[in-house]
Amino acid sequence: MNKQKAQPVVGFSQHDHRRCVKKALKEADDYCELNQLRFTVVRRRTLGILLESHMAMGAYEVLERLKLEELGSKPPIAYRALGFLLENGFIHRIERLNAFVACSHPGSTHHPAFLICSDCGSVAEAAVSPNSDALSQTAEQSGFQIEHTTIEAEGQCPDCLQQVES
Amino acid sequence: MNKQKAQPVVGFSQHDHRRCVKKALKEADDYCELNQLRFTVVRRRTLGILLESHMAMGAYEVLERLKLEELGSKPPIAYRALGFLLENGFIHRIERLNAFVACSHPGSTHHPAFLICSDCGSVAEAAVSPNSDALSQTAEQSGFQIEHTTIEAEGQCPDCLQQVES
DNA sequence: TTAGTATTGATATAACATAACATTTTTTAC
DNA sequence: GTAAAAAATGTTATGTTATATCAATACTAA
Ligand SMILES: [Zn+2]
Ligand SMILES: [Zn+2]
Ligand SMILES: [Zn+2]
Ligand SMILES: [Zn+2]
Repeated sequence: MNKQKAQPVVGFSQHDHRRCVKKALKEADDYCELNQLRFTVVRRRTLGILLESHMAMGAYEVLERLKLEELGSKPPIAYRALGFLLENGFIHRIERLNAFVACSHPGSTHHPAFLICSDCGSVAEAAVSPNSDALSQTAEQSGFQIEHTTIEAEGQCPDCLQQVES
Repeated sequence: MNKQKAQPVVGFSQHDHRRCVKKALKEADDYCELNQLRFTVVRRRTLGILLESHMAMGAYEVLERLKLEELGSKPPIAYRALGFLLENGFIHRIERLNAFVACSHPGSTHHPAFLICSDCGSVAEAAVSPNSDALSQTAEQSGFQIEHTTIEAEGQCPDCLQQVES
C-alpha cells in the first residue's frame, strides 16, 4: 500500500457510493432491530466510516476518525465496535493487512475472499461458494470441521497493471 | 493426536519424528548449497525448532528457544531468520495466528492452505492446486494478477471433534 | 424502584514487528 | 593475500496492533 487513496472495493468498478453507504446502513439498522441487537452510535458510526472509506482500515485509523467526532479515544472503543460488527457479519477482517473492511454483501452468510492490490491498497471482496472450493474439499476429506475461513490474495489490480503497461 | 493426509509433523512417533526433522534439515542443507544460500547456524536452528514443534510458533516463542541456545536474544534475530526461511519456502506464516510453521512439502512451489484447530492448536498444511480454486477464478475474471495467497481455515480437527462426542 | 445486564470510559500492559546503525563475518576482486 | 564490498549479526530504540481489568454509566426487565 504505497500510492494513492480511496479505491473502489466492490469489484474494481465505479458505483454510486453515497447511495451504497446509505443503503448498507439502513440494512444494518433493520437487521439489528430484527435481531434485537443494540446498534449504538459508536457501532453505527464505525460501520459508516468503513463503508465511506471503501478501503480496508486499521483499528487505530478507525479510532482516529471516531476521535474527531468525540465518539471515543482509546483503543478498546474501536476494537469493541469492530468486534460487534465482525460478529454480526457487517464487516470482515483482512488478516494480511491487520485491517477491517465493510462487507460487500451482508445479510447472507458467506465465505468471503479478498483480492488485495499491493500497489494501491484497494481491496475487492468476492464470495466463494462454501462447498466448491479446494479448501473445503480438503477439510471434508480429513474430517476437519470448518468454522471460519480466511481467503486472501495479494497482487496487482487491473488498474495498477494497466498503469505499468502504459 | 493422529491425523491423515498432508500433515506436518503432528502425530508421528518420537523416533519417526526425529528422522523426519533430520530429513527436512538435510533437504534444506542441500537446497541452500545448490542455490548458494547462506544457511547459517541461526537460520538452520530456527528451522529445526519449527520442525521439532508440532504447532505453529510465534516469533517470540522461537526467540525464547534461540535464547536458551545462546543464538540471539533480540527480536530482529528471530525475525531475520524467519524472514530468510519464508523467502526460501522452508516455512509459512499463518496470518490468523501471527505464527510460523515449517513447510510440509518444501522444494516444490505451492499455494499452501492451512487447517487450524481452535481447540488444540494443531495446524495441518495442504497444497491447493493454484488454478482450480475459486479464488484464482475470481481473480482471473476481474483481471487481477495474484502473487501470493493466504488460505486458512479455523475449526475443529477430527480428534477434537471425537472428544466432544465421547 | 431495583436488580441485572450490556455498554462505555480509562489505565495499563501485552503481543507482534521493524527502523536504524554499529560490528563482525563472508565473499569477491585485485 | 589483502582490500573492498556485501551479507549477516548485535544492539538499542521504537512503532504497531490488541487485550486485560476495573470503574462508571446506560439500558432492560421484574
Ligand atoms: Zn462479506
Ligand atoms: Zn491497484
Ligand atoms: Zn508448504
Ligand atoms: Zn484439535
